[in-house]
Amino acid sequence: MVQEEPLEQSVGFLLSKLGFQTAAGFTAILEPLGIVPPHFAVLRFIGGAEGRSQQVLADAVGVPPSRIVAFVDALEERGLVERRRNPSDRRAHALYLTTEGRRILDAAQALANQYEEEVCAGLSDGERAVLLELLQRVAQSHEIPMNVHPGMRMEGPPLRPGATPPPG
Amino acid sequence: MVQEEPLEQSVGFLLSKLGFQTAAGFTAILEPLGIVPPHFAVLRFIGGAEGRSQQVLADAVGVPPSRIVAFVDALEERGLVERRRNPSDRRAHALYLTTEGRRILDAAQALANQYEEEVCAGLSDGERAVLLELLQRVAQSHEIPMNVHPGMRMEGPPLRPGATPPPG
DNA sequence: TATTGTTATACTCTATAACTATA
DNA sequence: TATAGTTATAGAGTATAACAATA
Repeated sequence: MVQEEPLEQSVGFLLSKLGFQTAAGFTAILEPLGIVPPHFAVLRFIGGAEGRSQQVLADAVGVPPSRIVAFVDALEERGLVERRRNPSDRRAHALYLTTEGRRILDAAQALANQYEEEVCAGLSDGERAVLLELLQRVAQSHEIPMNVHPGMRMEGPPLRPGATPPPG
Repeated sequence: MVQEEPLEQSVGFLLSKLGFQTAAGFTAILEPLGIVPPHFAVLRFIGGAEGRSQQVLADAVGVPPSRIVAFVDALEERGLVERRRNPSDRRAHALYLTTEGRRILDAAQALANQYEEEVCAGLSDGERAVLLELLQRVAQSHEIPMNVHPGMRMEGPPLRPGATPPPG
């Protein structure tokens, strides 16, 4: 007879459930800015170093180039991002933020910081630090690429058996 | 100037990311049984108390009745679940597990327990208990219905401002 | 008239692969 | 011949609402 724990006693279930809710909440909090989380990821990428190509962006966030097109299209139509021709390789588009794009990126980052406080509202500062460290440990123990959200790369490695912890 | 933390320093980002990966990993681990997580939820519900209707199931897991039909169809075709007519209300279907359905439910529960170990493999027993408690606290601080996964009820309350903690 | 279950429909999201223009 | 970007297409998953049988 297999033991049936209540679901709320399971780290895996809680991670999955809270992950969905956190993602949904973050989507909601960004809504007044007229962007969704993948747009935020794209803005962050461009803001981190302007002039890079869509290919590099696609590799960085782990989505197919065909999806990048739609994201950049939307941001360009809203005047947040510019595609400029790269003189040394005219196949590639160099990506830049507009002034408005920088403003929206900053606003989105402020909302993200605010949302982080809301998510952690039930915890003391010490508990919050402990939770952060434990979550980092869980992530690290499964050799997951940093700074990439699997919602942007569903083909990525799931949290699965066979994920050998990095040596050392 | 808004401060830009690395994403891995954010509880919200880590919850969202680990939640996606955990859900994907659990889907993968169930695959040999030929079921997906919502099927597991349905089997658990029926196994918990047989004879209840699809309506009650729909309310319990928080999905529209039209989706329940497809889930129960699939499980019935595989011979894991039976629909029986309820003599006292012939509109309703009373749901039962077959012997094979019970067997698959037990096997799935065993895999779920095993997966829980894998997710927590990088933690000591003490750390694991602390993580569980902190995740429960985060969930509780946002008055989230227990035992329901938002992946089954996307219309449900996201982790958002306005989610007043329960009084007391 | 209301409710259980079912079906039909329409919408969103996505990956794949074909295509173009440059290299 | 290969690569950056784009477009076309087809598939999966979903909610909504119309529907049939029963109450």
